[in-house]
Amino acid sequence: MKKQRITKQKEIITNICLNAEHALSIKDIYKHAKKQVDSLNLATVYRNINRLIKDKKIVKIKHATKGTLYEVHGKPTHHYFFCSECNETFERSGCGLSICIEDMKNKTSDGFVVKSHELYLHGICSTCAA
Amino acid sequence: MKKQRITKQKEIITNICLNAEHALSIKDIYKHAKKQVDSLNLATVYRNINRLIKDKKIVKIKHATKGTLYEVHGKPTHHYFFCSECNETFERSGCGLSICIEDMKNKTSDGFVVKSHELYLHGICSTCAA
DNA sequence: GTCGTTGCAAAGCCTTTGCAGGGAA
DNA sequence: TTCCCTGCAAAGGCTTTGCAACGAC
Repeated sequence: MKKQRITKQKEIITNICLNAEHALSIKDIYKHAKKQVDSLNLATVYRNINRLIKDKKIVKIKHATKGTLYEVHGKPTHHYFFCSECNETFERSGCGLSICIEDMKNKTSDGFVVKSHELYLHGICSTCAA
Repeated sequence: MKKQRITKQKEIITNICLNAEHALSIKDIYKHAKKQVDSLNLATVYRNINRLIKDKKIVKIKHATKGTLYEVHGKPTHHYFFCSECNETFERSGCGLSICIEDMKNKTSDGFVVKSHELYLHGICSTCAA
């Protein structure tokens, strides 16, 4: 295990990722971070992001139209809502689905072991529906 | 609306996609199709795939580690199971989750309209668990 | 001083696009 | 004959990598 050094770039990128309210794209992270360290390079963002993923601080998620997004690891539930109108991504809080998943675990006596889950919902958000 | 012409390439690619038992990658499709038309070009596969998507015959799905996959559109449920041991993808049949989603629709009186959903399960498949 | 990190440029994938020739209707 | 479709090559977007310089410790 290599010993990590603390650099300004790493600090900033880590903070942005860990304090984000929702999943971010590489460009989001790059833009925000560049405001604080103008010399910042995209490759550095990728390297730090990949280290955070390896360290299990964040996870990578992909969506057919939104591309690759990153968000903090270990959230209680992973429910994403994609609005087809405004093309925005929302994170929904738990809604009892975990119970269903638990239920599923018991039901599937076929030997499949469910460790975690992600639920992707597609539809129209409250703003666009109004 | 342009009138479409039937070509050998299009026929083969369409058949592979619509008769696939599980989601396929571009390379899967390309390999299988090339066996039947050796002159086949990757760009042609992409073009036909994109037409099938536009025609709502298939859908594009993405996964953080498995990349982009394509599968027939309109399956009753979309439940994917990713085994962390063998790295294989399985499609699970419905398991009552749709009921939960229905439930969720009613519960979320916040105006979000759920049109469809995909559920990604992560764990260990029966073979690897044995 | 050591050696992990960064910026830069180049390279590697995956996917799309322009173009000219080929083939379905 | 018409013009959609294909193969080919080039380009575009995203991500990774090699390398020399920089900087944390």
